[in-house]
Amino acid sequence: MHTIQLYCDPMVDPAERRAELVSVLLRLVAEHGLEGATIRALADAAGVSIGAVQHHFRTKDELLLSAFRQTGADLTERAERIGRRALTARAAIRGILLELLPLDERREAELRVGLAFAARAMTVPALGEVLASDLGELRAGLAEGFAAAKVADPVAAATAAMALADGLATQLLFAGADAPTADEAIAAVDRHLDTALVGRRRRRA
Amino acid sequence: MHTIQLYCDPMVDPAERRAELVSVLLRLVAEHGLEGATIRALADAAGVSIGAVQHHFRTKDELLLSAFRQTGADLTERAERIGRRALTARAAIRGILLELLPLDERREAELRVGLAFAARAMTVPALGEVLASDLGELRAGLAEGFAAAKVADPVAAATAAMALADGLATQLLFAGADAPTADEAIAAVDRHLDTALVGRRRRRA
DNA sequence: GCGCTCACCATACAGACGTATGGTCCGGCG
DNA sequence: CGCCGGACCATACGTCTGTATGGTGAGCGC
Repeated sequence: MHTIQLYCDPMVDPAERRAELVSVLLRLVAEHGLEGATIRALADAAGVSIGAVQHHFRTKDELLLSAFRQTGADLTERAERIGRRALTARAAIRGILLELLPLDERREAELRVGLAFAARAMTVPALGEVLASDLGELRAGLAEGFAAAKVADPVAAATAAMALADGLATQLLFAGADAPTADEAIAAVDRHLDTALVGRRRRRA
Repeated sequence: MHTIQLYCDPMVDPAERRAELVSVLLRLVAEHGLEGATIRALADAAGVSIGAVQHHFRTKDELLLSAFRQTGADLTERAERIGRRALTARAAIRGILLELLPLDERREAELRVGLAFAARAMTVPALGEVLASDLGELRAGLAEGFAAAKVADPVAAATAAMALADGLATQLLFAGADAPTADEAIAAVDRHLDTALVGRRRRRA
């Protein structure tokens, strides 16, 4: 199992190497869960040796933390771009919410990775903090949209909207008996936005 | 580490023993995740030997499957009881939805177990099927309530409602920055029911 | 009393895991 | 030219995992 090594390949700087390893790792997690994301499997899939992985990430915890941060950063960045490019507040919110649904392979993979990390985050405080802050950023992004749409309580609206999308995502991921189709999930999001984005009427407590 | 054994204890029949082991296992999963749920840890926590666990569950997969089925059955049973006892359709739906939120220690533990199993269910088809059918039963129970409330599309309403509760649960579980409090989550559920349970107006496609 | 079975035990085993160690090869600096 | 550090390698180590194996004592039918 000797690996051909391109010594001091000038094309690859350390940060890029780390990013590549993280990206391969995330693919492994998406396919086989965190159980399948061993250092050996990562080395194999990336075509490098165990030592190479160790060289770039001192411990596995550091590796996992980097990978998890990466997913959060990716999602946040995409949400911001969607928010910036959208023509209306509703389109921005809708775009961000649909990003949470497994509507194509990429989004499904990200969802699987997210779920795997969420499970781990329950027992690893460091990951829990990252997840909490990721959720916070997502909520903030959505709240911005709801605020632009002049909704009375933008944060509450964002909380509810992302909760709905998140829950729909798990139902799509584990489709069974009369589980919703992708179109029905999108319709559910649209229906929610219909009621959430009209001038919110005041109700009695 | 010799364990005192009560030979042929007449109080304990095999099924009861299995149930007890499953219950101890679920506590382990809730506390330490599936990574902490090893056969040795289970044997220790239950005060029996490794062999005893093996005697009641041939493999670990069988053990995990039993445990997972147990959680699903528990939730379904509770949902049904809540549905039966509720005075109004709205109360039934609300009660089931609140059962999905981590409002006390028991419900938080069940949620942690559910999340851990969901992550595993992504890579283990047998668990995935159980999860899918559990989600289906939950949806059916809720749909019954929505049907009783004369909602136009009970299944869609159930899908959306459980999605919302599920998403709120994860936000409560990983509370961060401006995450919702338990009260706010309940308020979000109530708000959702307010709009979901009024005579649904027809919208254009 | 004698097997039989059931429930349970202690221990052993092979494999996989994360990590540590020592080496090799390269570009670049003095 | 010598050497130094970075990138990478092969391998070894100890631990932990699920599982297999053989044994032991209690109750019970005969």
